Amino acid sequence: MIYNPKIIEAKWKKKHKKFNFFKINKNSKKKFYILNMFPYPSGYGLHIGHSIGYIFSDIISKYKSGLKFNVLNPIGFDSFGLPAEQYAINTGNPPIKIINKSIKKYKNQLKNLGVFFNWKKIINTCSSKYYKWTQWIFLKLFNYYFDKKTNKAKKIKKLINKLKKKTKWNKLNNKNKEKILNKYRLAYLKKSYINWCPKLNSVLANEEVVNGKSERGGYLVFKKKMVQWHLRITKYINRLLKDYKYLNWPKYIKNIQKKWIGKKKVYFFIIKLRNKKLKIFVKKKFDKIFNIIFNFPSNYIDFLLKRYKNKKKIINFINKKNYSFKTYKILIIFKNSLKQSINIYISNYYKNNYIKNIYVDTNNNKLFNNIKNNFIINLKDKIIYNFLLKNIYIYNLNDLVFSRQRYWGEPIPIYYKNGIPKPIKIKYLPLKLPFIKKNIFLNKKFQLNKLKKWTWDVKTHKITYNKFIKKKKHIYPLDTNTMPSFAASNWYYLRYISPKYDKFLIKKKEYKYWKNVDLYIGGIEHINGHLLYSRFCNKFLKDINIVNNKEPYKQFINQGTILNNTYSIYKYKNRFISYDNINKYNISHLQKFYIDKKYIIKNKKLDINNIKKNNIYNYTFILNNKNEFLCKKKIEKMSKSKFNIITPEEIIKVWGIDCYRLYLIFLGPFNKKKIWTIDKIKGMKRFLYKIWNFILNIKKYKKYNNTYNSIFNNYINKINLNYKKLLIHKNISLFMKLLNILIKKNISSINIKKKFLILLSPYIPYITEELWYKLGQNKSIFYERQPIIKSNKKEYVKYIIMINNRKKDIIFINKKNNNLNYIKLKIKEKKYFFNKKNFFKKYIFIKNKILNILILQKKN
RNA sequence: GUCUAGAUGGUGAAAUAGGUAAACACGCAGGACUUAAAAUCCUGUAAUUCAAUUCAAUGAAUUUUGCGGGUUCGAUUCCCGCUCUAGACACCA
Repeated sequence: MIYNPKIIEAKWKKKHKKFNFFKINKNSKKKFYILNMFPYPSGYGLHIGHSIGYIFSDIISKYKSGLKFNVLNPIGFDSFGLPAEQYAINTGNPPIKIINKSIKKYKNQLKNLGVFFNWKKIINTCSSKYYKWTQWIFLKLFNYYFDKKTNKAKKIKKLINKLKKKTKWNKLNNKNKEKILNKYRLAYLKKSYINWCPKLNSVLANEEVVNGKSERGGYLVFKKKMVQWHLRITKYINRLLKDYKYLNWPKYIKNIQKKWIGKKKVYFFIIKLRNKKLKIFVKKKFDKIFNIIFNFPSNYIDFLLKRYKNKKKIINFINKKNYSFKTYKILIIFKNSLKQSINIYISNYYKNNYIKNIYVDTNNNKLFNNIKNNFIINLKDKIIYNFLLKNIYIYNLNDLVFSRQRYWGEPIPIYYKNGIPKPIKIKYLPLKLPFIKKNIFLNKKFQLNKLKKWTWDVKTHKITYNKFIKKKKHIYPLDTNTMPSFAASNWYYLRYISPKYDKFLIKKKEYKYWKNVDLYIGGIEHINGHLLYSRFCNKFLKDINIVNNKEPYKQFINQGTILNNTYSIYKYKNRFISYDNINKYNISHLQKFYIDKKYIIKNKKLDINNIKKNNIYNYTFILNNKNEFLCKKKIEKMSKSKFNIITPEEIIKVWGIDCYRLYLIFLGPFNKKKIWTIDKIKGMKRFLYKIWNFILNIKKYKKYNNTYNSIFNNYINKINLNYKKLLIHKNISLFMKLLNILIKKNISSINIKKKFLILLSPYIPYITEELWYKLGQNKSIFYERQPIIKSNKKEYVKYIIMINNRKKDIIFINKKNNNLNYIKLKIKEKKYFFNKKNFFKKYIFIKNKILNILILQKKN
């Protein structure tokens, strides 16, 4: 019988459909909630980089299940967001259609990885059954404020009672009342900047802006102020910082987040400029200032050259980095000329890098020019001495902007009664996102403010037509914004526990069992976004008694990104320039385009004919002097837009699922970045064949012998230790070593074979199931217990003998004689020792490890 | 620019309370089997130098974990300073 992965994998995929891996054993109280960050179902499907995380969590959960834990390993889809909307603009299809199609594709791909997900617990954030509770949380945030004394969220009604006692609350009109409450609400309205493109007449995401111009059309983009919903995360900063002690996260991950929160003690002083007072923040108590700089996007000013203490050094520094000292200037634009606080500052140091962070108020172009001309201060001439410094705490983290001017997101369940925001009553949630017909999207950005039916009837509690507003008094306009993508991911880990429960966002009974996530797996790019926001959300939910745990994710491991080669070409005006000639052109005018690898002939050479044939770019290509056109080759993160994606299917098709799983894990440590290569997969295939042949070729029946047992136990110990440390890639080497030993010693004990298969089963489910079945077993291998060795007594101690720090020998000493004198006796007659009899010796003896003999030549 | 991580043979990598550097694989070279190829199996494989060679068995020294320093009997591991690479940077998810 020859190992044929295609047949075996197809067979067991079918059988596993009926296999309830996640069946809960009520006798066991041990639970293990393992979670992967859920995917965004993009139309392109998942690539290798995603699948490695699912395979990792699958191996861990199969192992934990083998230790008789009840395991929860769910999957869902984070389906609101920009890409679906962009796809809709390109094709004219409504986003929901695309998303459903993509989810289907994803499900198929996920089911083709040998991964056991709890499919009964699937969630989808764009379904109204899910976002009902996202809206519910938003309304709670709206109706709560942060009480400084208790350090907790409390109902806004309590605040009103307090205000009634202290102030003349009742005499205020509703608008003024709301103005005050807005300062306290955890979800509140405030003006902040957005990217505004007048030509497209729409708001753009950062991603849609390239070098200050819109990605589609290349029109100028400006920063414009708009009233937006914000979440008051800053009130929770002290708690977020304090609770790191409960988190079993890698230190550097915590540090990234801590730095992002960026709590700092700073000093500030006030200077006068042309009758305007400016408050300027500095990090340290300096007594001189040479230059002041904004550290974007935070709201304080930093010293650029804090490490240099005198002016000469600054000048040297500037010369070194090719900055001209002449243009060493600051430009200040006022956020609001009445309030006179600084908002913007540009220096030439930032050059092109920071253009995207400069805010320009387009409503006020004249003001902009005025300021530009009048407020350029050359600090070369103005050194400010001796001013008063006061200190305060500032944070890098700002409150979260919660409004998005897009269609494809959760509608914000708020209507405006005479301009005052009012929540829709909870029992009338969800406020459903209206379905939009096909043709409306084509080539247009669609937003809720273009709807004809988007007002709220307070009597019927239903959405109704805008035209009724003037006629009837009980109809009010709804908020036309939607929520950002993090709104859904903030709390999704709770929904998995009871995804079908209608009455509340969690079923308390089930929550009490599963609680928070034991092991969370995801990309490092989410640390400052999702991971921070969902910690904040969890703390709020704890304040309002929905959850009991301080933190949502006990342990976190970040998944290393998979990188692959990218090829790009550069355009200058209407010509493409070969990469080796690029220095001749002004970098800021060059436009970069990624190229598919199939258009690369050799190394970096571009196949221009092929490109022209396929009508990809209709511009002239300027060749180099060898008559070639070279691209830029770089190693970058896998992404569809960079044409460097590898999909699991193309590998599985050739090698099979087991082989693919084994190889991905074997590539290296899970949390380190990896550059993609396929070269080494052959070794995995060989290993699978070896296993197959070892298990099935029952040649001679050797009696099961104790020494093999101890070797085996030793390996089992190591394997379990690696699981504990989450270094599961190392186990594959151990499996290989173990198999090599078993084959060499010609072992054919059925018990050993069985144990070996159980050890392998989390990694390679299909081949082990098949062999398990072939060994005459009826039940699935995943019902078996993973072997654990309780104690492993060793009789001998290994010593490394070194002379002058060089290894000379390895000796084994019985535990009874574990001392220096005995070892000395033992090595006395050895050549390396005997030779140097007459020299002075110094012994460095480390018990159970090493004997280092330093031999020094005697001076006459 | 700010922040974070990383750098070990031809390649992926292994080795952490500081103690055998290169396990396990890939590749390559040589051999076995085969008409041939594939597959499989066996042997060798960090570098340099020296010794030894009829057969057999090899033996010894030095260097080496991106670069330059430091601490230590001993550093891939700890400290300081560089270089390079990748990632994040608030409306991508």
